[in-house]
Amino acid sequence: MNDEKLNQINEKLLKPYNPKETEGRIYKSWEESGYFNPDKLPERHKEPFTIIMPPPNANGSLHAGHAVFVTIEDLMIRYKRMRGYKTLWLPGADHAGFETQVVYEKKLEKEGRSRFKMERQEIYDEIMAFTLANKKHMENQLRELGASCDWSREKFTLDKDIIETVYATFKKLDKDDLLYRGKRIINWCAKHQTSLSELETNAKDQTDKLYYIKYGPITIATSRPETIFGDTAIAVNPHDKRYSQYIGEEIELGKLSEFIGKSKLKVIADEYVEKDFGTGALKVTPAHDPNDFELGKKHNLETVEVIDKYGKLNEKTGKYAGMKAEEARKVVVQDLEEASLLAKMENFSHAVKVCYKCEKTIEPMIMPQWFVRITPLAKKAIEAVASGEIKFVSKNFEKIFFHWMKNIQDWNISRQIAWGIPIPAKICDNCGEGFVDTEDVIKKCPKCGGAVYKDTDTFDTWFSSGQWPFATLGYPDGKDFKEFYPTNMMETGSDILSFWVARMIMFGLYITGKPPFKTIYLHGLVRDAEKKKMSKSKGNVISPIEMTAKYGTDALRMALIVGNTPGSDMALAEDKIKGYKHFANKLWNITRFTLSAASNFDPSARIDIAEQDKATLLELNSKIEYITKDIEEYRFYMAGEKLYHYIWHNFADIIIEESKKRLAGKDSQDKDSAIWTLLEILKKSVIVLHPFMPFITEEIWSMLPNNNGEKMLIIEKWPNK
RNA sequence: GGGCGCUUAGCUCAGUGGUAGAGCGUUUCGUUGACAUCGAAAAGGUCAGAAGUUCGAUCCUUCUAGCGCCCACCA
Repeated sequence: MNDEKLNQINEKLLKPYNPKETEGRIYKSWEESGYFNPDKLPERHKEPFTIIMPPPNANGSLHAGHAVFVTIEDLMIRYKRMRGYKTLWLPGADHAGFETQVVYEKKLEKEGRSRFKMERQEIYDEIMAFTLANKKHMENQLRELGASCDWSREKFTLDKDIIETVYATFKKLDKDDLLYRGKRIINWCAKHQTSLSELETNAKDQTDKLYYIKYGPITIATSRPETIFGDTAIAVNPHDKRYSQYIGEEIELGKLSEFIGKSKLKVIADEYVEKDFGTGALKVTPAHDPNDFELGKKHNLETVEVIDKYGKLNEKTGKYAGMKAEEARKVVVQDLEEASLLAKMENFSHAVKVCYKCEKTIEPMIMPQWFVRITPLAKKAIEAVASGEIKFVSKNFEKIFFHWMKNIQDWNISRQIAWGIPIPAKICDNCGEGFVDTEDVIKKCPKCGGAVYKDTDTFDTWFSSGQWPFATLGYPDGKDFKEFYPTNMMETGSDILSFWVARMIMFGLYITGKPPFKTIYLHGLVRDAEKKKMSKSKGNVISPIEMTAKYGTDALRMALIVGNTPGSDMALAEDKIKGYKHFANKLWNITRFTLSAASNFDPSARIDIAEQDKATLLELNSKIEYITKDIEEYRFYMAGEKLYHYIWHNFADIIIEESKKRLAGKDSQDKDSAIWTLLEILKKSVIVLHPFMPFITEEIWSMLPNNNGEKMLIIEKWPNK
């Protein structure tokens, strides 16, 4: 090392560790080295190790959850890279269909605009510009967090080749009879004007009124009197003696006829009806209730739609037409009461489906939509997990996964929003049939010859992101697909197990015949110090980018690793991050001490190692062995804590303290041995700590006299022991 | 309603069939040379409750209580 460089190092070490000055420079040097790209790694890196990054939504800043996945995945990638694997961490960005559209609609609202007054293309273009700007922003934030991913392979969910893959899958599903366009009852959000999958609705407990209404001789109980105009039957339990005389008959409705617009209703019997609830009799409104819809199908009932897509009563309801459902309910009840048709009213609590975004009540509606028959795909996914082909790091997620997969229902994949991948299909104007048309060749309805128009719906975002692992790698012919698929690890939040992970498994197996990944690591939610959910409205959000600026990325990363066990939620307090900033500084001072002790020391000289030092190194090696085992077995929280403890309380508190006497002593052989040992421990500590705290370790590495010819730490070999 | 978990030091959490661990916090002491973003020391737990298996249970089994999450079509 020349004098100039030594002087630089000394000057740098005299000040406390400065992450701000260091991190950008180090990240740039990594990018320039090319080592993020598996193809540019040195010769020894042969066996692939692949993680496909869960693409963050390109609609805002990164939050603490993103920081967790970056930290854990980067840790695994850096560890495997040092172990000599040909590591690929493929980054991406998600257009996030409905999610982004909702974010953008809020922005429009603030500006006093509305998407319903805009042309389709206009809103699409605006959201595209918004998303691309955010995407760039998001990529820079990933860099700030130290993500050692291969930017040259980055993918966006709206890239042309991704869309082609998605279309090919759509076509294959159609060909295999796993796709249908069905007029089924779907979850409709009147605010967002789109249908939603089962997963995109939440159940909300609430107390409502249960109304008892006289349908001629039978009194029924209902929570939705405003839909009586759509009633096409009354249902009772077949074993209910109270009503057995009416089963199969049409009963006279008396005064109620004026409301319903018909004088009689058929009474059907079905086991679904609970004898003990309400009066044991219910009105059947197949067009506006999922259960009634099923009953209607089973008993061949007519469906009468009385609520439109804005949630208002339609022309079939006479004087109530144009009223919102909730408003109409009050008026109808009042009118029923005046007509002495309301037997009684009582409170009852039940679960209501609401939109997971706006929490408005879901309006069940009958609409033609594209559905995937998912059960056959689910079956294969269950087998892959049951056989151990795909493993969960936390076994309990396996149980949750099975439970969900065994109860899975057909999947509505069409959304009535502009932002997303357009569904490549034609719809007949005349008969309403839909036809998959990825090549855009259908000009007339193949069924009735009627005119067709292009489907205006877009795909559920999870339909496309469910194909992410093989789509990003260039299925079916891409070089990367052949080399890196199946990938090794899927690491993501446990909250999207069913949204995303399950779908990737199903599609991966269906399209490629192989599971998309071998191991699944799910992390929990990051909560605040009181274990409360972070939310902007509560003001308890910890922004990773702010933390990085304040305490350094390495400190943030350590705080996110230690105490974070796979699958359970973690608490994150700012003080914890601060604590690891202190740790970074401690390591910095250890370096200062060691290097100043070694300033006139030639590490390549032959040295007789003292027995005491041999024992110390043996202990270090054994520690590293345990830490390596922890990492291999995904106990990162444990490995991080052990490293912290070793470096601070063994290396600094004991080894360095005890070395002081020897360094001041006159036995030069013993002194050399002590210095050599300090350097050796520092070197190994920095290597093993690198996946956790990449920036400071790379920086220290560059200053070590024993750094193996100044190669970068990022590709340094992991110690064997 | 069904499923999956959790309950260990003030807080956040590890952990093991053989008389309990970490980090943070608290208290006391310590500052002339790596570091006050520091060092030394200390206090603090009948491991939710009950029963069972065992020579022995915080750990295995059952029950009870509280909490959390996921799923779900009693209107």
